[in-house]
Amino acid sequence: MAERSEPARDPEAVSRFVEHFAAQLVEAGLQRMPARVFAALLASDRGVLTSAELSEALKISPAAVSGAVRYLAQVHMVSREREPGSRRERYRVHGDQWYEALTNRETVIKRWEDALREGVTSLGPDTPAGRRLTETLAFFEFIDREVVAMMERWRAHRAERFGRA
Amino acid sequence: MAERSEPARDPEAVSRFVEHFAAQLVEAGLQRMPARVFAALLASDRGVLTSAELSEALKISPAAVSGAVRYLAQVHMVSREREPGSRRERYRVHGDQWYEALTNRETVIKRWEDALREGVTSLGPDTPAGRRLTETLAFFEFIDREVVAMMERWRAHRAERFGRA
DNA sequence: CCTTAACTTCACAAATTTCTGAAAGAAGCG
DNA sequence: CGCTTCTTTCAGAAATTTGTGAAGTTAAGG
Repeated sequence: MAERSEPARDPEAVSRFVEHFAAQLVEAGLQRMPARVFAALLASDRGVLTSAELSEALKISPAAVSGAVRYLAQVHMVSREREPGSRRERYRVHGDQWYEALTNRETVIKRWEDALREGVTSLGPDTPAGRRLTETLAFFEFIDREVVAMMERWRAHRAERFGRA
Repeated sequence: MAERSEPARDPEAVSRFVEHFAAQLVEAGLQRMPARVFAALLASDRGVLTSAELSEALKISPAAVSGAVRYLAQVHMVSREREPGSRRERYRVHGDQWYEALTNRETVIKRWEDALREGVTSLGPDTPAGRRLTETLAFFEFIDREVVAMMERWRAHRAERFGRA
């Protein structure tokens, strides 16, 4: 038998990590299945798993995998790719996963900003409440700008430490 | 009748804003009642409302107010104060609300980091999965540091624009 | 084209969450 | 101290969410 270059994986240790990390994500507001699927991908060797592998590893139905993956793709936390010459779909976490996720969170903040602007207008900019909303809006606008710069710094930091673009 | 210095509030406009903004917060993962209570406080003149006022404005039972406020206080999005010489409790959003909320989110990230460190150890730092987890961990550690600096910049920015410490 | 493997959609059963009314618990005020 | 007012806790009804099996859809491979 050919020698494997990487240590063997302990499925139980993997599962323990997956469930533990997923639980933290759930606590932060992510739904259960998306959280588990995402954690499983994160803990996989290549960062890629097929639907069948996820179904097997997490003991959930293909339908559940489908739903979880649809959600994760929508918020750009995984990408889906078709294995060439096969009906198998593969789901991948990429290196930019968190960048993407944060960028997506930004669009959430945009909607908050819209709601706040509407509030300022309808309550009146010169009312006490209007002023509070204005300040809140200013905070989010500030964050928007800062996060862009921050992510650029992260890319530089990562390139230096992990040596890729 | 003495003249009021502030424009009168249109309860319907307030309610529209409250429900709309709360809906955005819910979509971002907050529970419904905490979201509505928070939005109501944000849209109030003084940033302070009593339990009874919240109950009345949102058409929910005192029990629901109690539960929502307990949660919001726990994550530092409102503070509770006792009106001196009364059994009435007052709930307040302060200017530091978002700072506090973000700081709190940081403690969530700390738990993610713990889970990741555990994963790196149990999967092995030299496995492909271990390396991916290590990079993810590095990202969060980076964010931790950056957010602290960012919030300092916000305080300066706010002081300049809104003129308070 | 037809077959078949793989994913998705849909309706529903189960589990969970949410909110309420009622009872219990604090705390001011007489 | 006990009365009264407000808040919290608790058990349960109602609504929502979640995950499944089964049928439906898509596309590869003969």
